[in-house]
Amino acid sequence: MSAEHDPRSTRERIMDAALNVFSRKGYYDTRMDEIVEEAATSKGAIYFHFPNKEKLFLALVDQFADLLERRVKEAIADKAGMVRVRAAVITVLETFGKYRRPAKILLVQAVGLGNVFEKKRQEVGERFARLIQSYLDEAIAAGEIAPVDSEVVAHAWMGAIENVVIQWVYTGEPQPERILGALVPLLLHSVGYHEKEGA
Amino acid sequence: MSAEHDPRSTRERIMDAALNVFSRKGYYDTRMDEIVEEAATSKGAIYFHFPNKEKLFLALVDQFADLLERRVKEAIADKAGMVRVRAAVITVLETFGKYRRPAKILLVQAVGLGNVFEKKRQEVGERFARLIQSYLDEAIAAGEIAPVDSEVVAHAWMGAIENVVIQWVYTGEPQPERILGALVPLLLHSVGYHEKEGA
Amino acid sequence: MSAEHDPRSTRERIMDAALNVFSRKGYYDTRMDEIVEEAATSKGAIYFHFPNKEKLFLALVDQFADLLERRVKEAIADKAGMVRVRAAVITVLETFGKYRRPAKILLVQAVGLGNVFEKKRQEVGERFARLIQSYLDEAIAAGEIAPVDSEVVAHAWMGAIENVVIQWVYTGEPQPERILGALVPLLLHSVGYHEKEGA
Amino acid sequence: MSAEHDPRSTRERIMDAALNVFSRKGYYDTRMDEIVEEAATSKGAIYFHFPNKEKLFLALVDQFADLLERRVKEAIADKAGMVRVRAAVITVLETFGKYRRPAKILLVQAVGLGNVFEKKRQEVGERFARLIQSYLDEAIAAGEIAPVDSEVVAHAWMGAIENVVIQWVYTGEPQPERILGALVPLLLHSVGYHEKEGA
DNA sequence: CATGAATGAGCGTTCATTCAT
DNA sequence: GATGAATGAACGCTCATTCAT
Repeated sequence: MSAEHDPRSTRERIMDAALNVFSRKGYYDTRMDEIVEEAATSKGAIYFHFPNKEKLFLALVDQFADLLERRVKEAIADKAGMVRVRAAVITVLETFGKYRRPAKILLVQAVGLGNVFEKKRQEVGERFARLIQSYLDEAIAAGEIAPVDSEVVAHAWMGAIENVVIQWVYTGEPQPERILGALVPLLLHSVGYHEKEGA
Repeated sequence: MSAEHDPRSTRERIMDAALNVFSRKGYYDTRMDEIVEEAATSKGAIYFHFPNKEKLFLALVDQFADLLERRVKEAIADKAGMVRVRAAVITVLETFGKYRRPAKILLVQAVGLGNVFEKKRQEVGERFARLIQSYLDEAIAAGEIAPVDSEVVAHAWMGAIENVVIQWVYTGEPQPERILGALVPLLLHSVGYHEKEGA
Repeated sequence: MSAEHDPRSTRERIMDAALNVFSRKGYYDTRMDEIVEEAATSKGAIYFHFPNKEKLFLALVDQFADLLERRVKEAIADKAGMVRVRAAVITVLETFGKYRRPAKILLVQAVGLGNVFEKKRQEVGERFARLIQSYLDEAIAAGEIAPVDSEVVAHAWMGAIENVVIQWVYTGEPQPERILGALVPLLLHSVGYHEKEGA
Repeated sequence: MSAEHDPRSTRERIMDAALNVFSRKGYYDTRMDEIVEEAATSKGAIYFHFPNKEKLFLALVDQFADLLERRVKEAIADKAGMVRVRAAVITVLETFGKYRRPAKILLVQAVGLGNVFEKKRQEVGERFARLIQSYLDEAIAAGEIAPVDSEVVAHAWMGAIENVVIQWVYTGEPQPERILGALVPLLLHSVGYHEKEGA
């Protein structure tokens, strides 16, 4: 009746719709029917493209985690040491800032969903924590910063980033630029690294 | 079957049981019947003491948030400046470490439950963030540390603490002492504060 | 805490309270707890005086049916023929008019409650229908009115009376005097009886 | 188990089944599961076609009230004055006589269900009372009968009809022909109208 | 590929009734 | 006689998932 000439494929429409509804209502408060309506499709179409609700949700999580990882890897491609660490942190923050709804899904809606989702959450969290950790370890090895418990630091940084972003996702404050300005130095200082004023 | 002479009141047994089951399975995967069994009581008894599942869950969240706040306030009672900030952080970490199940409920199970729970989560999060923020502001005013965006810092710290604790809650690693040893200096350094080596 | 010196016995307070709540909300929408509160007593007290909810309700029905029958019998004690019929009809109408809440219970709330209550309803209905029918039969035998199917007439009259009273119970209109003025001649005319203008 | 090739639509089967069970057991004593079984369908199918138990019941009430009104209007189409009044009364009686189960639902099961249903009951009752009343008023205006309080008369007639029909619905007595033979003259006489013997 | 009526296991909640004090 | 915390069977309703068309 409408959406007849929507250029997106059915699968894309479903994922977009699911992203919208999940990020707005959370996993459990989202009904498959709502996604059907938002995507202007049918129940059967969703189940043709995704085996079930859970997998549809996880597809969104994975999609965004992949994007995030790709961006980080691009950003640090030609860098090393603490410059690289700094670039990674900034990229994560910028990407969250640019994609508010996926960020909400990854950081909020994917939590507390019961043991089914916990593995995925652990996995995604670890994925980025290990990335950060490995960069930190290299910076330590290079003597740029003093030795620290890089595993704890990586998780702490991820938590710090996530929490500030969550705050922004919900309230719109503090805005991305302010986050970037305050959080990046904070994290770097925490491991004793002081970027040159001129940077 | 047993528990006939359980000295705890029915209400206490229900809250204990709910804490166990909720922290193990999460809010949505917990069935009222499981709590009934764990508490060795009846469905009616639960609904006599709590209006519904949601309020029962929130009662646990509030109970632990209250405990946490009480402990922090006790711990910082006679302190000032960065010593006070440090005491607050340590107390939060120690309390989480001591109460693993309530910590899991507060930090994990209360997240992503849909908009009904978000307000509560925001509220509890803000409660502690503001506490930290006010202590930081005093330390800045006293000249102990350089000016920082204390709001962002407070949320960042809360996130860092939470994420490391969540990691521990799930995997048992890193253990509380290690967390304390690594995280406290990290946070303090992040604002440019360096405790004396002898402390 | 209150009602400490209520002169009515507990049993009376319970029946009054039950009458109020049942007539206001109907049988199924009335909770025992509401009666407890309205009667300022306890759950146990109600179950001490009445075996269960159903019997409490039926006690009210019977109480009012008894009152109605007593009044009718008093009113027709020294009368005969159509004068007696007329007196009976008027008494029923007057009594309904005087006791609005019991009337509502008898005529409305006791209907449609399922088969448990149907027997009672049949019984009460028959009780008065037969009374009217016997008076009518006597009037026929006395030659005051032409022969009619007195059983049908009795039920029709009861229905007519009930429906008009129900209307009044809900809307307050038509008021008792108007009902009396319009309904009594209507019923008497229906069997060909015309009271003298001077009466 | 069977009914696999039942030609009726699911919705029709549900309404038929609901009519059977509701008329047999009453609203509150009817379980949704009983309707499911009687309709040889599933719980979900009922809730796909009707929002809830209440609305399903009211759909039956409305369906029969509509049928009744349609029949009455057909029957009086080409008539006027007391002939029309008589035709309306007869049609109501005949329709009740022909549809025993819907009649029981409308006249008995829809009563005393609490305030949710009262509005509907008032509405349906008024609908027919006003119809009768308007026909009576015309007969009065035409000088066929003497002036009467037509509102009271209409409600009285409806009550008379209903009560006699209820009696029949429950006991099978008096049978429709006897009702028709006794009740129609009774009602007409009540307003002073005497049909010609030859009719 | 898409549709949407149908399925049914499962759950939160209610509330009349009981009984130890 | 009175109390009210406790009981537990029962029920309406939800919603992810399926499948004939």
